[in-house]
Amino acid sequence: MPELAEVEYYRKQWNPGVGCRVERVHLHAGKRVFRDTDTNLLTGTLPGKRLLESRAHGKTMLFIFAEDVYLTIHLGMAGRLRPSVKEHLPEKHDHFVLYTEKNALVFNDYRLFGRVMLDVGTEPDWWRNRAPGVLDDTLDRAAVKAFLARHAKAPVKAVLLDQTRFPGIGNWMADEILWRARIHPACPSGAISPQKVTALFTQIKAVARDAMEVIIGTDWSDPPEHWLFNHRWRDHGTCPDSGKPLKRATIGGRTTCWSPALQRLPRKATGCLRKTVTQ
DNA sequence: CCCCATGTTCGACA
DNA sequence: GTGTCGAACATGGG
Repeated sequence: MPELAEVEYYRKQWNPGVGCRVERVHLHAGKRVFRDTDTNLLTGTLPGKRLLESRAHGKTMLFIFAEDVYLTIHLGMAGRLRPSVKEHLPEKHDHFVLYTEKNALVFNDYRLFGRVMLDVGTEPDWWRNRAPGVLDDTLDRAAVKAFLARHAKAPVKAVLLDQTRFPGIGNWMADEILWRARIHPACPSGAISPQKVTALFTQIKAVARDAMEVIIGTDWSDPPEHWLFNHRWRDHGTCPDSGKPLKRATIGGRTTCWSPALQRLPRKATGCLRKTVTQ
């Protein structure tokens, strides 16, 4: 599930542990989520450390502990964080659990595409070198325009998924953005008109902001019915704006949904559509 | 059995 | 260097 706003939601799930000291660590050593990590470092370092705060950047979270201990968690495709009671009994896919003096902080990931990493002494490189977030003012129209120009031949859908420039944007957000901006997902980035670049920029910000409000505003709620989100996986889905049929195809390596009635390919840019999965 | 999945990475290739 | 594509990772649901 996790894209920008969902990651933020999950990050906050561990807030009950902020200020608490870790007493012990439960983990499933050898699981893929630890592929870049020495699990002995986790079990050896974290006990006794107090969780001070957490941050998120794009789809990656940083949990900051006392004495310069930094825990990085990426949720991959199916990862989740949740708080639990101090007596929490780990379930099958609870691959990483921090037991604090007050509660348990659980990382669950049945598909194991997630990642848990630890840095001691210095902040992790990914955090120190992070690009502007999609909601940062420094990611302005000019930055978006320049990035599109640099990837002029690539379909705009693929470019939006580039985490180095648009951290946190995932498959559904990219489709939502392009649908709102009325841009065909297969359109080469360099073939987008200046007006559409402006629309794209505006909708990147708007979708990110709206997602933050809707998804983490209260607890968790799916976006409202007038978003593309709710229609994209329904068979014979209907565009909530035009009432016309939605289309699905693989673009940029991912299943993509769009409204052909509203999102058209510039006539210059034909031949940019590959395999049509569903009408 | 088949296909699919809100992610990332890597190798092969044009 | 740019870009595309398919496969791989591991698991579960339809």
